[in-house]
Amino acid sequence: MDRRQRKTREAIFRAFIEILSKKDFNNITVGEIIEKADIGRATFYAHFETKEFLLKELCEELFCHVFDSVGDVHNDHRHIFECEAPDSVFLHLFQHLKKNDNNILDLLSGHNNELFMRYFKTNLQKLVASQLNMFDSSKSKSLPESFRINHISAVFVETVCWWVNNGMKETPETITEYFFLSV
Amino acid sequence: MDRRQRKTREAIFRAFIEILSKKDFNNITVGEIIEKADIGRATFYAHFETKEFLLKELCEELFCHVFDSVGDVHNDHRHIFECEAPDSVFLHLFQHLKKNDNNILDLLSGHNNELFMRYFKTNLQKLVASQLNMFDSSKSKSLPESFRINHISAVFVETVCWWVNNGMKETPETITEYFFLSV
DNA sequence: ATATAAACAGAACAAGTTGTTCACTATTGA
DNA sequence: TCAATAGTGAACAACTTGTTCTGTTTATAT
Repeated sequence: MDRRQRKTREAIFRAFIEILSKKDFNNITVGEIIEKADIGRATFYAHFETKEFLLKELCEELFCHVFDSVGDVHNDHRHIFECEAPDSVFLHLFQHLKKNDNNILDLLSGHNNELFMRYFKTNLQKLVASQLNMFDSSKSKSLPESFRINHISAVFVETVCWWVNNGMKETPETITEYFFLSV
Repeated sequence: MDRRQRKTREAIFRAFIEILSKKDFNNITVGEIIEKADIGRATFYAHFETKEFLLKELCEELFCHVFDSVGDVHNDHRHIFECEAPDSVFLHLFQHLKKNDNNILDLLSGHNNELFMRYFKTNLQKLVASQLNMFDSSKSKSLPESFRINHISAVFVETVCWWVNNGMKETPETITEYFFLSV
């Protein structure tokens, strides 16, 4: 990719993230973004069709990153995915979040957390579906599969929400324990 | 309240609900609402400061109604609130939803369900806090109280979501069972 | 029944936003 | 070096918002 394109794209993302951490998505204008990114109006629209597409691409960059890192683990040691395995996929996700690459935490807390958590949950469903056996219990046997997949994904996202909004005081290991106790 | 005011207010709500069931909230314009409600522009703004306030008042009407009905039960037979009690507050809520007063189901499914579910969850937290003893178990003892309140509220809302989005085939009793098995 | 106050109609308005276009300039990379 | 590509900045039409105005209709208290 052309260096100019890359720089412009990054400037837009940087500006967008900064504004998102302070302001509701729906009240953000393209004017604000291009001013903070210091680019021309036409340039913005050459990169992104609308504000909404910008958000979508941001989400994809963020969560592809998170889920790709899970993919690696998945391929490396497939055999350790058993219930309560200390280095489970889910612990891995919590650890990854704590590292706060891409300032993802600024986005997961603050005004727009629901926006990102919804996106997060959608991506999570596939992962949970593939790991469903991890959560088998006598209780869960009588519940429909689609119910359980939705339930587990939702509880994970809510656990992340609670963790982030309470200052992330707990270790990833403790939060993983909370998650498995809840699910 | 003046009959004219009441009729106008109802016309606005009716139009708003109808549009909400077909379209994302953020893409709805005041112009559409007043056209469908068949009222003047100035009249709309005499009733509601903005579109967002209209949404807020709609939510309040809907959920006050739901939670008030719980309040009645709460006052009538406070003693039956024990785990798995067949006529628990939560069964009551599921039953109330199934009745579909105010066409609440049109809103809880469709494009804008997250909007309403979020509002629902917020209102639910107080109720859950007061009913927390219902959910005590050996597992839950080690979890922080604020975590548990958030968790239980979230699971309830997600259960409603799943139920509504899957055509509400299950009886309120079955869904209550799902809920208590999950939480 | 009628006077008075309140609500509504509807048009016009300024201010702000969106997404596009165009002529021009700057940068890239072969 | 030079052609291709990317960015600039201003101007634009179309739309949306929230306000203000004048004139009309409706409710209600006496």
